[in-house]
Amino acid sequence: MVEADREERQAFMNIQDVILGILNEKPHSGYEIKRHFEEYFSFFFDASFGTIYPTLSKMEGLHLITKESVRQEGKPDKNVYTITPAGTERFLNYMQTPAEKDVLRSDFLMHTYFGNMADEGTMQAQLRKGMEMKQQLYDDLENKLQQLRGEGKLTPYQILCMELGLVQYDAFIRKIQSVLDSE
Amino acid sequence: MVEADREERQAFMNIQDVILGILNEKPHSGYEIKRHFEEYFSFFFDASFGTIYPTLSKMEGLHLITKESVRQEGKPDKNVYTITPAGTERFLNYMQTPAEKDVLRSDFLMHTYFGNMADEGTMQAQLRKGMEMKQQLYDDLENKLQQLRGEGKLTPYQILCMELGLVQYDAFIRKIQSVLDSE
DNA sequence: TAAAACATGTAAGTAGTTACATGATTCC
DNA sequence: GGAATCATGTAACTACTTACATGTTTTA
Repeated sequence: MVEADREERQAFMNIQDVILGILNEKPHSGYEIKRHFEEYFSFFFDASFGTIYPTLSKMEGLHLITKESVRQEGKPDKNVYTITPAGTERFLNYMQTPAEKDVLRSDFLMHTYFGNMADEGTMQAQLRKGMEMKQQLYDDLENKLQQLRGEGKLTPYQILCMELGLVQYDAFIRKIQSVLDSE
Repeated sequence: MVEADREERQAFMNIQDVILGILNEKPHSGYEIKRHFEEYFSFFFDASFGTIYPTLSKMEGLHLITKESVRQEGKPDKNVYTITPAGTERFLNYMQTPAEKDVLRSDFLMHTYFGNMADEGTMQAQLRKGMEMKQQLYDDLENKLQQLRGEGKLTPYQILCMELGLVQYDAFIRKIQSVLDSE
């Protein structure tokens, strides 16, 4: 066990472990990490620059990653971070830990739950809107999956991840649709 | 528009609106509100006593609810809160607002996403564990639905809410099962 | 007599966002 | 010239949890 592990308490699905996973594939800048979040797993994780940049500084101090300034043509300089052996060790340890319980916060389900206290027209509109939003998420995720898969950029595990998102969206949409149809 | 509305900025799925929804049905104490959270919508919302009690004090100050101390036999006194007309007005306004985007945080999907960086045995175990956990959630939610439905305690909207949870769990479980079977 | 359930509340700390601040370069 | 993209970072704030503090009553 290396030094870094003793200096840190573990929190729920620490953003540090997520960053280590991305850097374990190849070096990235903070900006690129944010784009990776948006591109690949916005449907089950996200973080802002206000979290990412301070976290990267902290992780450098813990010797989990190293920073290198890279000059670019036609773009500002960027700080590219590379994972250290201690970082890889911690990441592989994370992969062995049991996954924490998923956390869902749904304003749509909250509105639905109290549906009997609103008028029927309002609730019909809410249900239709909720379904359309999920349909949009489904379409976006499916397009992304097709595109990235075509480019050979995805591992079987990444494909499974996206497909799990798709089947859940699909089940949700069908259920709402069946309720709307029966009225 | 009443005074209270101007004193407060709206945040994502404010716990205040959730409490107003519960109190709009009938008066509750803070302790009972927490139990309601656990009993009826733990799968898409939760809050601790450390959030509930200060929020109730704040809402009393905003005249959205009123407090009454109630003596009980064989139990400590409790503070029972009742919604005011201003509170009902705000709640009905909430019901009309468009639902915010759902937020999911999944440590299971994060582990899965990086699956190619761990060994196959670890990942098999992670997938099996994730499926079992979802199966447990499915069973618990189904039992709760059957029980409460039998007691005639649920509105059609509350039933829909729980069924939406069930169909999503089911889709997830089937997908993982199909992957585990094909190996 | 100890644990569990009932009941309320506060203090300290964690995790995270939004807004601000700065600045280069490209595209329209 | 203004918006969009690239790029980094900080400060103020919000929301929330955990742990602590206190106490009663019931059940095993």
